[in-house]
Parts: sequence; C-alpha cells; structure tokens
Amino acid sequence: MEKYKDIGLKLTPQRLAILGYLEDNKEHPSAEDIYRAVSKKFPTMSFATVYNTLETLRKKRSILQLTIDPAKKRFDPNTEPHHHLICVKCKMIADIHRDYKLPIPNKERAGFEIIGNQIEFYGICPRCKTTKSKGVLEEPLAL
Amino acid sequence: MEKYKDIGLKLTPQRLAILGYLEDNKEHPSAEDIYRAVSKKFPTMSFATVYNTLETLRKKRSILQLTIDPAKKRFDPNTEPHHHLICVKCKMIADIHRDYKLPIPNKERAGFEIIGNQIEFYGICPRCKTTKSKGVLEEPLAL
DNA sequence: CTGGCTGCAAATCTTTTGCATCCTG
DNA sequence: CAGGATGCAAAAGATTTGCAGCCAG
Repeated sequence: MEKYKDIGLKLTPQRLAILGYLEDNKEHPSAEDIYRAVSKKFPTMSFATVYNTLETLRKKRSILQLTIDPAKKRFDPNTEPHHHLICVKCKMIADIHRDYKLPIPNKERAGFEIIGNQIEFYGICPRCKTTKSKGVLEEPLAL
Repeated sequence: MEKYKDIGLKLTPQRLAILGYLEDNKEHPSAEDIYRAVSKKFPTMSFATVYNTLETLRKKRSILQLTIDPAKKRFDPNTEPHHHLICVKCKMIADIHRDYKLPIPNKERAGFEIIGNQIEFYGICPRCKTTKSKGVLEEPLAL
C-alpha cells in the first residue's frame, strides 16, 4: 500500500477499501461492482468517490480502464501488458499472459506511431458451455 | 442494397439513408455521427430509428458494434474480420487487414471454446503527431 | 492548516423503451 | 392488410460534476 502514497495519493479509509478490493482482483470489476463491495464496509460510500478514485488511479497509471464490455467500463488492477479472453455469454473475462509478435506492415500503419496493443479473444467459458443457452445475453457480443 | 432485402429487412427511406451513409464508410461512426448525417436528409429522423436500425443490422450480422471507444459505441459496416489501430489522442480509428496467428496455450485457455479475436493497436496518428498536444483528450486511452 | 477528498444530489450523456401512427411488402 | 418501422418523449443506466464540509499529510 506504500506504493500508493509514493505516487502522491492521500490514503483515506475509503481509498484503502477500494485499493484493498482491487488488489489481486482478477474479476475486472465495474465501478458498480466496486461500489457494492466497498459499501459493505462504508455504508456512506458514494459513487462519486469510487469514480473519482478510479479516475485518479488511472491517471497515475495504477489501474487500466478496459473498454471491453459494451455495457460499462471495467477496471483492471493488473497493469502488466496482457490480453483478455471474454465469454460472449456471461461476459466473464480471463487474462491471457503471453507475448504475441504483431508486426504491422508499413502500408497498413498509415503513418501511426505505435504505442501498444491489446488483444480480445472471444469465446464461450466452460460454465456457459455446460449451462445450455442459459446465458445472460440472448445476443452475444461481436464476432 | 438488394442484399438487405434478402435478409428480411424492410427498406424504408430512413433505412436506405442509414445504409447509404454506412456503405464503404471507414470512419467507424457512432450512433450520433450517423444521426447527424442522415438528419440532413430526414429532419424528422429520430435517435430511436438510428438505434433500432443499428441493432437490427447487428442482429443480422450486417454490421459490427465496436467496443473500442470508452465514450460510446462505434459501428463498422465492414464485417470482414479485421483489426483496429486507434489514435489515443483524437480517437481516429484505422483498419488493419492482416491475419495474425494467435495460438492460446492450453493452460491459459481456461477451458474456453475460442470463437475469434480482435486486436486493438494503440498509437498516435500522423495528424496528432504534428499538431503538438492539441488533441481532444488530455488523458490518452489505456496503455 | 490547506489542498485534496468525500458524499450527496443534480446534471449529463448515451442508449433504450412505450406507444400511437405509418407504410413496406 | 398485417406486421414491422418510425418518431416523439420519457425512462433507464452509466458516469460526471458542483459544492459544502471533512481530514490526511
């Protein structure tokens, strides 16, 4: 937790609760997931605080904001470069840690300066494969 | 345009305008972009019609809904598998047509059945590279 | 102390929906 | 002519913001 103080964050009890919830969290929670979880400890917790804190952490490059779920933003405390495997039915997200070589032909690069990349794999998770079509979504995600 | 009738779409004038705007469109427009464009021809055009039509086309697999821009959904009439190169400053999106081999180690696959993948490359477009920090965003996208 | 943080409510923005009317096939 | 499509307005979600009071450093 010291690392957060180091980047100039005031460590309020609310923030410690949010940071604690996020630590090692592999579920890629949404702002609401986070709000629900930390509200248990802090009944007065507000969405504003959750969003403010997430935005602050994002600016400090301490979390990633994932643009993977069409319905809402998801957050990832793992800032190591990695990719995601998304269940098109229940929207569960798993991490893929592997370094892919993705050269872009000059002709396609269109003069861009490339900073990074992020791969989204789409699939059906084991649970949704079993639970026949009982998924939350009747219409799966793209692809 | 006949292909749309073939998939069971009623071709109303509004839809023809939307389809016409989307045809060969490489700008990955948002619902609002589309609304603004077709409103010129149909001043009574409503957002409901735009969204309804886009949703219908998506279900028919005639367009892709891109979850790339954190602020809003973007739509792509090009349903061929391809990837995207996004300017983190102005959010301009370019297409990358290239087939990458992306094997997932079994251990990482977590029992998922893989359906497809989509790569997002992040970078800075030529225009934003020149126009020093005059970008729309002060805070760039993830990565 | 003081500037940053919290929490409430109101505002904003995107997207969805109910419903009466319209019009394509 | 019927069922799907349109358009208006209202609703629903997600996210942002204004602001007064609070508290960590």
